Amino acid sequence: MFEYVRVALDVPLAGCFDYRVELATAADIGRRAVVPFGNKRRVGVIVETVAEPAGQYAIKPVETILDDMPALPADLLELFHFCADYYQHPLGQVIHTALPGRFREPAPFRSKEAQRYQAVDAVALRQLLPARAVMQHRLATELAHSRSEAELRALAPGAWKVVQQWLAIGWVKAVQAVPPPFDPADAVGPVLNAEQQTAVEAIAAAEGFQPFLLHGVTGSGKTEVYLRAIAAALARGRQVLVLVPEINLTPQLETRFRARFPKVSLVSLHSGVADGERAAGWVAAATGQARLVIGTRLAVFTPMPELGLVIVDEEHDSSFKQQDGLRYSARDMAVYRARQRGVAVVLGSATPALESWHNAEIGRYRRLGLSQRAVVGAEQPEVLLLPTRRQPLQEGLHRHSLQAIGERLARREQVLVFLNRRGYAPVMMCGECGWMAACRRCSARFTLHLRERVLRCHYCGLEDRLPPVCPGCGNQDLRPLGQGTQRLEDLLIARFPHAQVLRIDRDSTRRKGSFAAALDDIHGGRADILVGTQMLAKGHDFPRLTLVVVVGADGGLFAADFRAAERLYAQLAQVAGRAGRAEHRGEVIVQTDFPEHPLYEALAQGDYAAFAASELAERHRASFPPFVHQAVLRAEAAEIEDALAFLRQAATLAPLCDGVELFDPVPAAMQRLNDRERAQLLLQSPHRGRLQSVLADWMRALRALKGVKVRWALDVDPLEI
DNA sequence: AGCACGCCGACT
DNA sequence: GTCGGCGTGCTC
Repeated sequence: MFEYVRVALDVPLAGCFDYRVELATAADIGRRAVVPFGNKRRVGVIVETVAEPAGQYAIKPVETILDDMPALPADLLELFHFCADYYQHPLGQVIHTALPGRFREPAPFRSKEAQRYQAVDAVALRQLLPARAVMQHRLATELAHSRSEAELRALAPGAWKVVQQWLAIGWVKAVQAVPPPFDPADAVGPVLNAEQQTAVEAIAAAEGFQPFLLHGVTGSGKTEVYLRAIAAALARGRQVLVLVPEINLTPQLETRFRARFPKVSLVSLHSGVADGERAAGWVAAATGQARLVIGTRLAVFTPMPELGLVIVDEEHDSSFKQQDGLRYSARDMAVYRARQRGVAVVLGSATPALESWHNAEIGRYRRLGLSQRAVVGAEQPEVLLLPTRRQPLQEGLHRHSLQAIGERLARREQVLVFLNRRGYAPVMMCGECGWMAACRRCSARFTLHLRERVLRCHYCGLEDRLPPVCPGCGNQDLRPLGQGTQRLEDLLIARFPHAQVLRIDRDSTRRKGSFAAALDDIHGGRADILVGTQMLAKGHDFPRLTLVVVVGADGGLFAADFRAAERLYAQLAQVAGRAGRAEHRGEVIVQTDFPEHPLYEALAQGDYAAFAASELAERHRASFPPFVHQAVLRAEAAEIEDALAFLRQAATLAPLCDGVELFDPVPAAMQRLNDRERAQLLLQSPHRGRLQSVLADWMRALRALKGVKVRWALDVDPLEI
C-alpha cells in the first residue's frame, strides 16, 4: 500500500513531516503517531498517506501508530485544515490546540475514565439502603442507567467512594455502554408561548445546513427553545453540540440539561475539566456514546459522528474568540461545522453580534425572535435614564438613585448597583503637581485598592505600596479620583447602615468557591444591596432583585474602539435583564450625562433592532466590519521602534491586490503591556477571499524572514484593533 | 517552539 | 586554559 505517512506535529512550522511505515492504510489517517523528531520523540497526527515523500529528506521511521482512541474523523481533519488556512496557523498546532491535552503525550491513552458503570439491579439496591441515606438513594437511581465516573463524581462529594464500595461488593458493575434510545416522553417541559413554538418548529423542521439567529430578550425563554430543539434532534437519533461562553455558566446549563434529559449521556468539556476526563469525554463523543456535548469554545473541536444540531448560546460573547495562539472564533467554527455536516446551527443572544445581525439582515441567517418574557405576566424592566450633568452626586450616586434604593430596601427587595470598574478609585492623583500613580510595566494608571492599601495595575497585576506623600513633589494631598466598586460599597454601607451590602467583583471572589458562596448569600436573602461588575450581569437569576442602578457607563459611549458601543449595549441589556421577575416589574436606572444618546434611547425602548440598524449604518459609512473583513499583524518588542520597524518591513512585503487595503503601522491602544512595547498593522478588504489569499502569501513571506527579533502574530477577524 | 552548534568574555 | 553568553539554523 503506502510507504509513507504525513504527520502534523506541534511545531510552529507551516508544513507537515513525512515518515516511513511498514504498512500504512487509509485507516491510519487521523491516528496519532509517535515519531522521532530532532533528537527526541514527539506525538503527531497522521493527516495523509503518501506514496513518495516530498523533497529530499532523510526520512525516519514512525515509532508507533497509536490506536488507543478513535481516529480523527475526516470531517474534523477537514475542519482543522480550514482552521489552519483561515487563521494562518500551522496545521500541527491547530490539531494540538484542538485535542485534549492528554493526547499530546507520546503514550497510549488508557482510560478508566471512559469506563461506565451501572447497578446490577437498581430497585433491589435501593431497598437495601437505609432510608436516611439520601445521597445513596439518588446515586442508586442514577445507576439504573450507565454513568461515567465523571457523572457520578458530579452528583455529590462522596459519591464516587460509595460507587467503589458497591463495585467491590458487586452491586454495581462496569458496563459496555450502549446509549439508550432517546424517548421524547422523558423530556417534558413547560408550555411554550407562540414565539417559542414558532422558533422550535422552525429549527426542528430545518433540512440541511441552516443557520438561525435566535434573538430573544432576557427572560424570553431561549434555553427552553434550545431544550426543545435538542429533544427533537436527539429523537432523530442525532448528537447535539452546545457552546457556552464561560466556565461559570456551564454548571447551570448542565444541571438544567441533565434535569430535562436524565437518561441522555451528556459530556461537559471546558478547561476546568481534568485532563483525563476531558479525553474520556472526547472519546465518548467520538464513539457516539455521548449524545449531548456542552462546553466552552474548545468543545467546538469535539468529534461527533452523528452531529445533528449545533447551538451557540450568547453568541455575541467575546470569549468565543481565543485571544492568543490559534486566534479562532468558536462561533464561526461552529457555523462552519454545521455547514460541513449539513445541519442546523442556532446562534442565540439578546444582543447579537452585529456581524450575526447583519447576516440575518441580508438573509444569510434566518432570524427567530422572542420578544416577550416567557413567564406569563412578567414584563421587561422599565428603564429610566437619569441625567447627571450638573447634578450634585454623592460619591457618584444621584439623589434619586439613593431614594429609589431606599424604597426597594423598605420593601425587602434586592438592589444591584452596577459599576464595571473594580477597586476603590481608578486614579490616584497629587492635588498639587498633578502626578498620577502609573504602572511601570504598562501604559496604564494604577488603580487604588484602599482596603489592601495598594496600588494595582489591572492589566499586568503589578502592585505598589500606597505612597505616603506624592513622589513627584512631596505633597501630602494625594487624592483618589473617580470611583470603583469598593468606593461605592463604602458609600452604600454608610448610607444604608441597616442593609447587607455585598460586593461582587474579581477581587472579592478571588478565592475558590467564594463566588458560589456569594450567590448563595444572594439567594438566601443575606444580601440587600449588591455592588458588582459584569460578573453579576451574566446568566444568574435573582428573584428578589427589582432595581438595577447603572453607574459610570458613559465611558463606553465615546471610546476609540469601534466595537465599544456594541459591547456597552450588550452589557447594559444583560445587567438590566437581572431586574424583575413575574411578581414585580423591574426597574433600571441608568445614570448618565448623555440621556439623549441614541444608544441609551434604544436601550430604554428595549429596541435592539434600532440600535443595530443605526450602528450598522455607521459601520457601513466608516467601512468597518461587517462591511469589511480585517486582519491585524501584531508585533511586540522591548522597544516600540523595533516593533514598528518590523511592521514597516512587513508592510513592504504585503502582496497587495485590488480591494485590499493596508494601513500604516501604529502603536497599540495599550502600547506598553507587561514591559513589552506593542504595535500593529491593519489589513482590510470587503472581499474575504481576496484578503485570505493576500494573507496566505504574506505569511509565507514573513515566515521566510531571517533574524527577526520581535514577536509577531496574525489575528484574523480581530475583536480589538 | 526546542535544541543543537558555534564563536567571544570572566572564572576554578 | 575552560564555562557559558545567546545568535543562527534545523527539525521529515
